Amino acid sequence: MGRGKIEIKKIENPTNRQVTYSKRRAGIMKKAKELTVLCDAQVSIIMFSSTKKFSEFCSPGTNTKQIFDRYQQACQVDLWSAQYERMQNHLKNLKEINDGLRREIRQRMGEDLDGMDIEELRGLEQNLHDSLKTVRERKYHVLQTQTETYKKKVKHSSEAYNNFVRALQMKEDDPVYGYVDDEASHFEGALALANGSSHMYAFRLQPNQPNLHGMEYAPHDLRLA
Amino acid sequence: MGRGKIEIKKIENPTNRQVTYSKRRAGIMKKAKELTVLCDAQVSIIMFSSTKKFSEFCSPGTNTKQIFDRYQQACQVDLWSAQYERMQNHLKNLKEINDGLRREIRQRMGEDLDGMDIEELRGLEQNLHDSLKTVRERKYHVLQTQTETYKKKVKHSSEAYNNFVRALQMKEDDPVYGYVDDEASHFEGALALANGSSHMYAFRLQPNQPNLHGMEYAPHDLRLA
DNA sequence: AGCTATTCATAAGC
DNA sequence: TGCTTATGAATAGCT
Repeated sequence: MGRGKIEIKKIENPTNRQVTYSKRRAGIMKKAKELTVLCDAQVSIIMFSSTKKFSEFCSPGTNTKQIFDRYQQACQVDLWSAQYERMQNHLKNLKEINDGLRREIRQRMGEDLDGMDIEELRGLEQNLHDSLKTVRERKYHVLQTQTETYKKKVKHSSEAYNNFVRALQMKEDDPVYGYVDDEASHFEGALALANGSSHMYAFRLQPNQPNLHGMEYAPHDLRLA
Repeated sequence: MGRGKIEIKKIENPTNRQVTYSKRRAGIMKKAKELTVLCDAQVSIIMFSSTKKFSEFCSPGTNTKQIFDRYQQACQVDLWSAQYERMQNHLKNLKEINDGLRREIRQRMGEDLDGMDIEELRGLEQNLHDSLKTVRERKYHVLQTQTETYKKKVKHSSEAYNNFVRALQMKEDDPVYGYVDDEASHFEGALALANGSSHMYAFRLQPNQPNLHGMEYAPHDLRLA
């Protein structure tokens, strides 16, 4: 149809190609519209030209997404609802694991013990006992290490201070406050740590944890826009 | 085109409609194919007839899903990738929370203590100490309750036994083994529980928890089938 | 974008 | 559904 038959192969001249694209695109869209009306069908057409320009047609009374959903529901092995399903299961699993972990922590904190029988309580008690022992040992170890470190620091500092005082006495000069202050702060820090801060640490260690709540999702319906 | 011009409106005769649908569908598909080749375009067509029969066309070198993805990426407000994004974040959050919870449990078991400073260790120690106390109290409470329950049972049982023996003596009949055996098993059970089983219970309470591992997902790419 | 000469799609009928 | 054919539509090549 046209002033001559053409071979169906890529039109190399970009201008011609673009013109032909526009004309034929219009033709297809018209045909689609007619099919929709004549045959009461539902049609969705999506096109991209070689210049990446996009056009679509969709039968009135529906939308592209709806047709696409019907398409995968009806015809094929689901393209992404399988994936969706998997994600849902994954979420469910993670939530369950989460609940389990929380419950274990609560029990380890002496809460939520009502459902436990004697055997379980006995096990938990033993476990806590052992853990407490380990933590205590670790604490002493850290404490000792730090104490030694600070002892060394104190020793170094006082030596430095003595040297400084000696130098002062030898040179009978102006005092150099900055230097003295620096050393003094060393003493303070060392002392505080060696004695242990009186601040009672409330144990609820949850580093780098995002918000635990407010994560409820609406029913994950992807079927509709 | 045809033996006469037709009006573009729904064909009421279902047979004719179906015939026209088939013919015109073939025409559109052919046109789409030609457009694809001539103009180097990408086309996706999805159709449903009035009888819900489905057909599709898709340019070679791509697939319907890919085109649909490009479609929503290019033209419109994303139809479902927002939802997908949210699920991904939700998953990520849950995973992070789980990791945090697991870490806390490990620390409460005396593992993974390397990163903790003295303050934290002191807090954990205190907390474990308190928890241990609570669990111990609970254990004693449960133990006492059960002991009393079984004491009562034993009492009842021995009374029943005595009654039975008395009855036997009074009637000098055949022994009724079944009944005696029943009572005997009551004694046994009560005794075992009152003394406490020697079985050391390894505490790792994880009731109704699905598999914690092997849940790694491939990069959740929905963009491609 | 408009204009035709042509080719093509297809309505009607079998 | 497939084939045939008369006829109207689509469009290639030009302007």
